Amino acid sequence: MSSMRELSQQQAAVREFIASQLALGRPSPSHREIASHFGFASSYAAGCHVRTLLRKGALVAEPGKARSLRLAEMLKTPRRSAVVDIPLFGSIPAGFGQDREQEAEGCVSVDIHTIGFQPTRHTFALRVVGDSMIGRHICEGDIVILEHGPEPRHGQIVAALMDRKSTLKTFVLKNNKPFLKAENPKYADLIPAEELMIQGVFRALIRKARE
Amino acid sequence: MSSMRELSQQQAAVREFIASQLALGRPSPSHREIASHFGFASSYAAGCHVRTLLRKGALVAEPGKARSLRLAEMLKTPRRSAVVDIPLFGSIPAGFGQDREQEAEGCVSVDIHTIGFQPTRHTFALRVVGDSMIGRHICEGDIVILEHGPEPRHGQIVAALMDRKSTLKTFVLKNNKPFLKAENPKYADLIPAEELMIQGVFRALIRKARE
DNA sequence: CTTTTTACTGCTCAAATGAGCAGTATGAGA
DNA sequence: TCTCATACTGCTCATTTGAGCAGTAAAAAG
Repeated sequence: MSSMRELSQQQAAVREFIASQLALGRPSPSHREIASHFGFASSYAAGCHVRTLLRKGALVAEPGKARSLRLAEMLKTPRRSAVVDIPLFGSIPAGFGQDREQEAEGCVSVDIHTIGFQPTRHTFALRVVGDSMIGRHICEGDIVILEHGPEPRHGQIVAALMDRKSTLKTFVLKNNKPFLKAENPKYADLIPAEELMIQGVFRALIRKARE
Repeated sequence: MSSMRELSQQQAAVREFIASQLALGRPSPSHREIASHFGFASSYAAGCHVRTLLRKGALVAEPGKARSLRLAEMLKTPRRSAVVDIPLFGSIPAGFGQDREQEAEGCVSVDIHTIGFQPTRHTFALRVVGDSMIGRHICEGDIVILEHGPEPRHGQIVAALMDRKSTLKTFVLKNNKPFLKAENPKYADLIPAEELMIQGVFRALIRKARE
C-alpha cells in the first residue's frame, strides 16, 4: 500500500514546504522549523509528518543527520545534462565584452544537450525584432542564442550591428567577398560585411507559442 | 584585503569538498565531517577553515544553524526562474498517460520563464519529422514542446496521431466543425479532427543550428 | 458503537553540531 | 630575531536537532 501519491493534504503541505526551502537553496528545515512554520506547538508533530513522508517514499533522509531531508524525485532523476544560464539582451550595446552580466534583461536557462553546444563566456541571447529572417523560419519574438567570436561561414546566420541595433542576416560569400543578406523578399539587399560589425553567429532558437 | 580569490591551498580544498557535497545533492558537511574527510583529529581545524572562508566571502552560512553552508557564488545568481525537465519522445506511443517517464528518449530542461508557461505532468517534447508545418516556421529537427489535455482553439498547432506516428497540424474550425490542416502547400489537405487523436497543443519550440 | 487514521500538545533525552579556548608547530616576511 | 599567518591537536560547552513517549481530539471507516 501507500505507494507515493497517497499523501494527505497536511502531508503534502509539509512536503511542499520542504521542497520550497530546498528550491530556494536553503538547507532543509529542521523539525522545529517545520513546526514553527505551520504554527505547531510541538516539534513532534513535524517529526511525525516527516516520518510518514519518509515511509511513503516521498522524502529521503540520512537518519540522525541534521537537515538531511531530500525530495525522493530529485535523487532518482537520471541527471539531466548541465543547465547553463545565457544572458538575454533586448538589444546588444555597441561596446561588447565587458559588463555584460549587468546589462542583461534576463537570462535563458537550457541544458546544453538540448541546444546542442557548450556555451562560453561569449554566448548570449537576443529577442528577435522584425521579420528580416522569416525566410530562414526565424520569427519576430523568437529568442536566438548566438556565439560571439567565431568567424562566420557561408550560409550561417549572424547578428550584425546596424543603426545601433542588432539585426539578423545571412552571411554569404560572393566572389570570395563577404556579404550580409536579409532573408525576406521585401528587402533582400546585399550589404558588404565590412560595413557592419558582426556580433555573433546563430546557434539555437527558442520560441514561445503566441495566443 | 582578502577579497575572495586569496584562498590558501588548504582553504580552497575545503571549499572544494563542500562544493562537491552540495553538487551531489547532499546536505553541506558538518565541521566534524570535514575534519574526518581531511583526516583532521579535531573538528576545530575544520571550523577554523570554514570561518576563514566565511570571512573571505567564499561561503555563506546562517550562524548556529547546522549544515547551512552555501557557496557564495550560488546565492548571488539573480535566481533564474525554476528549470523544469520535460520528457522528450521520438514518437508518441498510442497508449498515453501512464509510464511516460520510462519511454522517454531524453529530456529537455528549460526555465519556465523562457518557454512562457508552467509545464504540468502532461507536458512533453517531440522531435519534428517532416516539413508539414514549414508554413508556420517549424522545421524538421526542431523540438516542439506540447501540452496534452487542453481543448485546442482555432489556429493552434497540435500534434495528432496518424498512422501510428504523431504529426503536427493546424487545428481549424470550418462551419463550426474541427479540421486539421498541414501547413505546407504540397499537401494542404483538410482532415476531419474526429478521425485523429490529438496528442497535445503546441506551446514552445527549440531549434539547434545545423552545420 | 468501536476501531483506525490523522493530527496534534507537552515533555524528555541522547546525539549531533557550531563555536571557541589554550597550546603546538611551521614557514614566510620584516 | 621577532612577528604574523596558516594549520593543526585536544578539549569543553551551550544549542540544535532527531527521535520518541504518553496523552488528547476529531474525523472517517467498519
